[in-house]
Amino acid sequence: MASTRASGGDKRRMILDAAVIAFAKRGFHACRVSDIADEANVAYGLVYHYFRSKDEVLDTLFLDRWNVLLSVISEIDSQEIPAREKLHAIAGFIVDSYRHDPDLMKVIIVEVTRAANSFGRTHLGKIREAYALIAEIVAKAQAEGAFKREVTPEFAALAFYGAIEQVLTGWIFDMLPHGEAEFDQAKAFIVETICGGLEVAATESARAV
Amino acid sequence: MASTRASGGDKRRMILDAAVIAFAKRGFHACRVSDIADEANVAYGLVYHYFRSKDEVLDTLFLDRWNVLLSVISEIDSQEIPAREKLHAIAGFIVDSYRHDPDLMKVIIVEVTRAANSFGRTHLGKIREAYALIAEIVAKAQAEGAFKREVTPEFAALAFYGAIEQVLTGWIFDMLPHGEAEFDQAKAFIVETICGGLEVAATESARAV
DNA sequence: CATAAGGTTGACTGACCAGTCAATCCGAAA
DNA sequence: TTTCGGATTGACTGGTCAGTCAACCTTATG
Repeated sequence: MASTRASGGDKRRMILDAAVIAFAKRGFHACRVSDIADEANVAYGLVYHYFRSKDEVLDTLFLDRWNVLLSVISEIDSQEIPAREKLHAIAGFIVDSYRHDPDLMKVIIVEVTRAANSFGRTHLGKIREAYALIAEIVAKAQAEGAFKREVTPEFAALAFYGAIEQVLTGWIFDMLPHGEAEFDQAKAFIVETICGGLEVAATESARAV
Repeated sequence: MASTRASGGDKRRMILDAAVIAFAKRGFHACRVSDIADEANVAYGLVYHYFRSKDEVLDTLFLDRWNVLLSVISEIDSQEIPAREKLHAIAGFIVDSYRHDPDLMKVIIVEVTRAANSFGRTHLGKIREAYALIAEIVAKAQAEGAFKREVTPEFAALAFYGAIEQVLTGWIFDMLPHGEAEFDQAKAFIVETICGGLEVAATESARAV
């Protein structure tokens, strides 16, 4: 009954899309609700018809996307492939998410994931779930003997995710060159750094048990 | 002439120390200038006697500490030690900074370094300097043959610094256990992950040139 | 002791903006 | 056509806070 009305759910979507642009442009705090409404070509009050508050708009943007990420990671983990390829697939998904919608990823990273103090606090649990899934991949690889045991899985997950986020942040703030070539290169670099390490394979690596 | 007056420059220091506590507790945006004044046991207006604005207080906290970091990195780089030890020393300095004054590091990371959108934008240049110094260490190690050439120095620097910051963030938001043991362990983990990699030293690593 | 200069005080102002709400619009069903 | 209910509008309110400023205090020096 609602979907037949052309403008029904459409406006909600328009507001979300406009919020992505507005938040990306000015940042969540500096962005006024009227900026969102203007960007969506919609009256101020309509934002409050679809969302309880400005916060809820950001909540929605984050949760919709993060839930996709979580299910993608689970799906990747269930495949019968080496751990390195699993990590490559995860890095690939995140990098492609940025390639496909840089503004949305900018908002999620800058305003939620990296803003655990102000806003992301609410979502710490969700964010943790991602770390936990990645840690599990590492733990399994260690059990199979593919990964070393010197670093705990929880820690490895942090380092892996941290490296990805830092690269995206580099793109977001123009500290790193953009471009199709860089995107695929980044996936390979992240995995190579975390899995293979920076050092040349040295013979004295045998000194470790 | 100013330092003989016991309360002269003291108050400025008291305000900065109070700001660290206030910013750490409530976050920069949620923290009112009156919170800083209360925490410092000082009148509201005095904050504006020593600082032009609320922003300048945070600026000062960040720049004072970041400049120390930059000179420490330069100093470490000038030593004649292997790249892995240089990176260990850098990670060690940052971890020890957190151990010594967790609130200050929380403010710097959460409100500046990881808030490149709202506040850190002003300091992007300074932040970049740190990346550049680390990248140089990696580049030298590659030239000497100690590090592989598969990953660019700029990228390696990003991954290294990103891993450190992610670990501190884990501590800041209680996603990771604290404690003296964890601090030293973290230094080793970071360096081991980035330099040595997660994978066991495999024989087929010879397939790379 | 008088005076000047800078340190210190906190009430006040002006701007800003999230969220409310009463009025209006519009499509569908009777 | 009428009526109903959800969609849409945007002026308005209430509260919050950064920053100002005129008055007051403290110390040093002649």
